[in-house]
Formats: sequence, C-alpha cells, structure tokens
Amino acid sequence: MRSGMRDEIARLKRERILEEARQLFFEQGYQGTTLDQVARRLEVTKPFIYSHFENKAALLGDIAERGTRLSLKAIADACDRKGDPAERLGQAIREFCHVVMDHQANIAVYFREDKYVPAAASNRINEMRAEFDEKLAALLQEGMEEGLFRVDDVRLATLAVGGMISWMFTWYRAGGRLSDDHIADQMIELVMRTVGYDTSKDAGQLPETTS
Amino acid sequence: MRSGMRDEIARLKRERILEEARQLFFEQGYQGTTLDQVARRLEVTKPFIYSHFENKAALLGDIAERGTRLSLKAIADACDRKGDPAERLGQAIREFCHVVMDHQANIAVYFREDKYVPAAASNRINEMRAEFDEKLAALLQEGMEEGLFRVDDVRLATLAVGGMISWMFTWYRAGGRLSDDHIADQMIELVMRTVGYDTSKDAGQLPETTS
DNA sequence: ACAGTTGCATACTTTGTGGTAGATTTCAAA
DNA sequence: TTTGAAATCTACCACAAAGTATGCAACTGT
Repeated sequence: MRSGMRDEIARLKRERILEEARQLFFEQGYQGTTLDQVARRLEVTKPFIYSHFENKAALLGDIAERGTRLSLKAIADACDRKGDPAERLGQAIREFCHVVMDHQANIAVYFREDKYVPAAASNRINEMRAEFDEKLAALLQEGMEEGLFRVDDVRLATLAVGGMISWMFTWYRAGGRLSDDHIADQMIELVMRTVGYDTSKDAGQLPETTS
Repeated sequence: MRSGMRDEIARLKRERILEEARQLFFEQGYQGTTLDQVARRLEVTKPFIYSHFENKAALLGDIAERGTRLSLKAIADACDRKGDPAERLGQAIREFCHVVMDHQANIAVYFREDKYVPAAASNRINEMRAEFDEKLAALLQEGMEEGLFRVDDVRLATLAVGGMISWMFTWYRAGGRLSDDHIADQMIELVMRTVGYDTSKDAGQLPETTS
C-alpha cells in the first residue's frame, strides 16, 4: 500500500468523525453530546476518535473553523472579483447565503459554542472574522464612493448586513417553503435596499413613478 | 416581621442570584459555569442557591425567559400603539434595540444555551417568539397594504429585520464608539430601507433628484 | 510465511460538579 | 431570655463523561 493511501484513509476517517460530531453538536449542543454517542453513531469506540483527534475540543475547533473559513471565502471571492460594487455585493451575499444554508450546522455550532473552541483555532477564527468584516466594509465603502450605496455609517451597515444573513442559521430549514435559490435572491434584494442601492436603475425593474 | 417583607427579601435574593448567574453564563457559558462559582460571587454557598431555585437549569430558564419577554414586550407595545405603520415600526425597532443593548446577557445566553432551557420555560419562550414574529409580520403586512412598505415576502422580511437587530447581541459593547441612542437611530434607518419605506417622504430628507 | 508496525477495542481510572442530608446559626415573637 | 422555626452552612455523595493503559488483531512490506 502506498503511503499516500494511508493518509487518504486517515483523512476520510477524520471527515466521518467530524460529520457525525457536527450533526450531534448541532442537535444536542457540544456539552450535551458525549464522545461515546459520536463513537456509537460511527459504530466504533471512543479510542478510535482519540486516535484521530487530540480531544473533544479539537473536534469543535475543526467544525467551527470550517464554518468561518467557508463564510470568509464566499465574501472574499466575490469581493475580489471584477465588476461594479453592486454586482459584487450581490454575488457576495448570494454565496454567503448558500454557505449558511449548506453548512448551517458548522455555523450554528460555532456561534453557540464559541466559548469552548480551543485558543489556537479561536485565534485563527477571529482573524478570519476580522477579514470578513474588512472585506465587506471595504466593498460598501467603495460603493459609497461611486455613489451607488448610501449609508450613514459603513461599519454599522456592515454589521447589519452580516447579521441579517448570518441570522439565517437560526431559522433556515432545508426543504422549507422556499427554495434555497429563491431565499438567496430575496436576501440580496433586502441587502441592496439596506445599503441604499437604487434597484430601479437595474433593467427589468419598474421605477416608482411610471405612468 | 410582616410576611410581605419576607417575600420581598426572598425576591431580592432571587434577583441577586440571577444577576450573578446571568453575568457568569454570559462570560463563560452555562456549562462552563459552576454553581459554586455563582455562590462564591455572592459570598454564599451552594445550598443557598438551592433554597431559592429548583436546580441549575431553573436559573437558565428564568434568564432566557426574561430576555424573550422583554423583546416581545418591546415589539408588542409599539405595534399596538396608534399611528401609521412606519412610525410604529420605527418605535418598535427603537425599543427592541434598547432591549438588546440593555439586556444583552439575557439574550445572548438564551440563544446560545437554548438546548439546556427546561421544557416548561422553553415552551413559554417559543410561544412568545411566535407572537413576536406574528406582531412584526402583521405590522409589515399593514404597511404593505397602505402602500408604505414594499417587500416580496413579508415572512422573509420579518426574519431579516428581526435578525438584523437580534444580531446586535453578538457585537454590541457598552461604552463603545457610538451611543446607544445613535445606534438605535441608525438601525431604524436601515430597517426602514429594508422594508422599502421611502424615507424621502419624511421631513428633512433630500429627495434623490433635486436640482 | 513471517516480523513488525499500526490501529483500535476492552476495560479502567479520574475528576469535576450537580445535588443533598443533617448540623448550626439567626431571628422574630412571646 | 427563651423558644421554635426558617434560613444557611459544612460535609458529603453519586455519577457521568473525558481521557488512558494494555493488549490483541489486522494489515504491510520483505
């Protein structure tokens, strides 16, 4: 067996452990979940987990870090793209919405269990969160300077927009009344208004006073 | 000693216990806080707490329930008042903002520790949350019908607005860059835009195309 | 086929903390 | 001052769950 394959298998095992842990932490809380429960779901025993992770908190750290990394990536990718700030903001919100919906458990577990994330992971997460806010704020600022957006306080608007989308992890249910794409479209619309973008400038929208 | 005074003292003691518990739960998490720590802060011992509360979860239940009750009251009071929907929404958001800022620990602890709130309190909380959403949604609906607001989906807009304000518990710091009143004013402005209210109709605002 | 290494289960220890029984103090009323 | 009850402390228990020592089994490479 080539040694690359061992690593691949080890990575797969880690992934499966994280998968079950994330689901149980999401459903029952971090402290409300025992490692024996996680092991039982995987049809293994506790030492199996300990042979792949340092301790229980390491599981939480990985789960939380992934949620943050994906969120940052969604925003960063869209922000760094070409196009006018309105288009880029729309795309950033769309991707962030999908991250929240597709990785709801990661995001929810992180925000709830923040306090128990190991310091090393927590530091990395805080850096990513700072970068997330900076990217988003910079995009709003740019839009302001181009006269596309209008807000009194960019920092506050950033928090408001970020919160509006992040909050989705509390109410989103897969397979609900609305499709994921529809939810994302709607949220984009609401965000655009929040930052004072005049959607009547876009094609296919009725200006307010047409007669 | 009149028996009324005993009750008053008992209530005071309960309040002090809740006060310290709330602060510690907020700072360290519910499971991260021991009852011995709470007792130590009060300069008493554990059985003192048990003579006033059934168990640890009862503390959490009371803390969580209060946060929800105050949030609901803020929205309900403003919604049930007279005035046009825009004024009432503005007032509702203002009061809700102040609840989040003044009772941040209650709100934060509830959202984080949701899973560990006893069933009885949890049921009452869920009823209040449903009422919160209904009141807010009804107000948006009313504003829609009067042509003041414009959103594609009232339910989604309600969640977005509620989330934008609720999320404040994650970033608000007392004594920060902006005053509480200023933050509330700004949030009202952002919410009004989100629901499609045309603020240029208000006095003192410049219409977009004046020349 | 065999040696050596890796991986995991059995079964155990340890510790922290929620919760409690019973002793003791405090205090109002007589 | 005495008394009885309410309030609170001292000291303890029970137990759950994180983490581990030891050994066995299953692969890998020669």
